[in-house]
Amino acid sequence: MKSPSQPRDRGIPDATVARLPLYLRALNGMAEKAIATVSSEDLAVAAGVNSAKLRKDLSHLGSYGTRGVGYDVEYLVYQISRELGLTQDWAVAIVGVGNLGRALANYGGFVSRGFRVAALIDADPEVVGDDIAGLNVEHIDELEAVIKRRGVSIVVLATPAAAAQEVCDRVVAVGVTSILNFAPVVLSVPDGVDVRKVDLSIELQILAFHEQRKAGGPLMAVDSQ
Amino acid sequence: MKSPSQPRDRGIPDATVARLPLYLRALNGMAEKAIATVSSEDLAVAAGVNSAKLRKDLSHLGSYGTRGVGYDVEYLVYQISRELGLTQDWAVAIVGVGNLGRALANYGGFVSRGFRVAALIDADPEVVGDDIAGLNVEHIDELEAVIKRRGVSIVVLATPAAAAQEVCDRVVAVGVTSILNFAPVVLSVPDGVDVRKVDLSIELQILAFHEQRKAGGPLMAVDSQ
DNA sequence: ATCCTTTTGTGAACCGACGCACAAAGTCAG
DNA sequence: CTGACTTTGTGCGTCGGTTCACAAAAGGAT
Repeated sequence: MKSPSQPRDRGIPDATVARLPLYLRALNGMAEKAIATVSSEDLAVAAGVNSAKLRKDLSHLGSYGTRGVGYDVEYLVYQISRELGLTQDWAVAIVGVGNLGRALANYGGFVSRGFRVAALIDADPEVVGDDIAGLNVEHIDELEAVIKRRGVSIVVLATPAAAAQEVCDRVVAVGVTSILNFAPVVLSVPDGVDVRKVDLSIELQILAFHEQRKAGGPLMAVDSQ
Repeated sequence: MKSPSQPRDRGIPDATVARLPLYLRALNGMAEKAIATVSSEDLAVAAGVNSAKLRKDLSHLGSYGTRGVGYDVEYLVYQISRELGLTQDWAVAIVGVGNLGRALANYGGFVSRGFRVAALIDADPEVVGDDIAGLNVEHIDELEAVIKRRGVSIVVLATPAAAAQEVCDRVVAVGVTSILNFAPVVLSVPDGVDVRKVDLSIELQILAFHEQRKAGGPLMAVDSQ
């Protein structure tokens, strides 16, 4: 007995949330190809996951499939988008306009999904004032003012490691609770603030570990048949 | 009864491997500050993890601590580095020299930890021949030749989504088994090939989900006290 | 040499996630 | 309307990871 008007649960597992964007991308690809309906099996293949897992994930949002048929692509795109909060417009500020910050500012994948780069901020007087991706780079002194004025709710940190914690403290102080951190440091934040970390060198190190294993690990006596 | 010469296990949990680079970074920071010895508690704080987890992680590598004292910083740096395969030099090729590829090529964090950008490759005749970060950009036609000649074992994909699978197939065909993929596609590879994915827009979407929850989810009747 | 303090390494309980396998629910043909 | 077929949604066993809590080990002081 579930109320159809409130089908989804307050608590969607983190593992599920992390996969929803994957499903969404696969679904968008199908919508472009004018595919109207898709089975969990086909969608699972496109997203690179197990089909039972996919069905369980989707069941957390509600009961949006039709047995014997599958899922309506457009409808599912809408439901997932809404669940992820992509039906609204998110203003993002990028702090740190070095190589990476510049790349992020120009990255098309942001705009395409409800995200809008609303501000570029840097400390270097050399870059401040420059136009990048159609935006004027503003000075770090304006950080708090810009965040408030533009209604920024998500901050991307692309600063050097040494500056990240300080910038983080400042944006948290003006009420930002969602941070995407590219700086190679562990940020400490108060409860209620979400930090997600992307660390290029860590990913490479994990690859190196496995690569080394394949090649015959450290001190490994390879079963050299 | 464990042989002291072969303390480490063949199977280190994936979750542990993913954290080793974190410990390594924290330890390097301590080494720079001339800290000789560190307890699991202090190191855990620096790495942002639970201390019991840290101890269990390290115990998978061997028994490198001293009860009542802690861990020798330099020794632990060496052991983790060796386990991760960072004592050897890894040649990395970056395919796709757009904004992101350029940023990666200039990113200092690679070189610092045993990784060396050995080749830049692109398909656009406009970029081929350019010098970026001291390297000459080579044409995609040379992909296989360059990989073999330079001994590249890890490939970073920073191409547009549409090109990623094809490039992936080609590098796998010449024997590459470690790929770091920045393109927003699910790559399909044969068994034995490791693919790690970094997806900027997915990270933002996950943040948006939580941000929306905090603000009062979709259709949410906020307990507006 | 013995006791006291500190800190490691790990046994064991707990928790969430995964995937199998199946009943329930819907479609479609005749 | 009925029956065969398809595909969803989920109960349940399993597994890997996290955390607590403690015994074992090391060092230093007396």
